[in-house]
Amino acid sequence: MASKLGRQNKIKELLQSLEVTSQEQLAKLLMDADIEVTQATLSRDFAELGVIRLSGENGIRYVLNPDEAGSYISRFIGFEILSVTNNESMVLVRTLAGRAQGVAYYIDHLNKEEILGTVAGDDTVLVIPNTHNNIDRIMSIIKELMLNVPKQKQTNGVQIG
Amino acid sequence: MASKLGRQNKIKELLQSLEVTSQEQLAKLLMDADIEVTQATLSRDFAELGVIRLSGENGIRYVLNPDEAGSYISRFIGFEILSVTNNESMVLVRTLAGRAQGVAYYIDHLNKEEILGTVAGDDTVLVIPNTHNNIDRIMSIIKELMLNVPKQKQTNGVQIG
DNA sequence: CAAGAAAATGAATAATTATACATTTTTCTA
DNA sequence: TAGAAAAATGTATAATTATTCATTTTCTTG
Repeated sequence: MASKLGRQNKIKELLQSLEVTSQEQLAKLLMDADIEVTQATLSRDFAELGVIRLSGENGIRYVLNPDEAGSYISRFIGFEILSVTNNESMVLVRTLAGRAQGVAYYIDHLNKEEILGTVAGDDTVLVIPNTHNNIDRIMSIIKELMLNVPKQKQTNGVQIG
Repeated sequence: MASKLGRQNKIKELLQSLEVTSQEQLAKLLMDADIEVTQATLSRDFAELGVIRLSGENGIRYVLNPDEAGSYISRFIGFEILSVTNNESMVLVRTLAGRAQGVAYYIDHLNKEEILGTVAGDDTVLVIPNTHNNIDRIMSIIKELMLNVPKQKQTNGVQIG
């Protein structure tokens, strides 16, 4: 994997799976994946990818911007959803630990009129229907999402998600 | 205005109203507001405020992170509430990202008998009525909150928002 | 395929930011 | 209020990142 596109995809993977605190560090991480690149190129990649630099209590960290992160992860939304149930007034989606916020965000942005909104905890998303009559329809929507899993993602051995 | 707090508030204002592309530039902008500060202090302020550095096509830019942007205007509950909807069993309030908890707290402490309680996620608050018959009344209560916006914000001449 | 254009990249370096250390200011406590 | 402790800040500088310029690679087009 030596192309620019391949490299940038790998960068996205690494940013999501590890704490990246400098471009030099990332260059070394890429080296482990047999991708040689200089800091200068990473600086350019970051600009192209819209990578965000956060500086906070724990020093500096580079992360994907939310849009990128969203689109990147969206292919795996089916992986993140474990089950769907409902009662008379709402639909309850169970997710992987810590992924409820992400799943809720994804569901919100489907912009389905049947869905008034969502509330997410750590591993549970409440989906509120605009009317109780649409609960079954929302169940179908979510179940369809669950089919949305990756065919085969080339990750060069690094597990993501 | 010379205190650290005052300076940081001014920094938030400036980040929201202007394109800030370097700490040195911001130092000069602050100078115009009679706030003298060195780049080193701004670097520390950015870490404390959680300021984000974006690098993209148009070069570099510093912006407030969404949470900070929210808490800055948190005194104005009306600003934080984006919309209100309902179905047959509850009322759903959509807020600025990250502000749902704050809005829910506010609504809870209205101590309205029509409101049994609230559940908040990141940008959504569920308001549970004591009885379905009161949903319309709760809608009115929330809509009234939305009018609760600031009369006049003293900004030392710099327009924000 | 060859010539030229465009894109990508590295090396070197300019520009910018983060931080160690010293000093000053503020806050706390007796 | 004196003295100690903590917080804030500036200076100087180390660390990091962005960019210029030169070179290489890739893509067109005849």
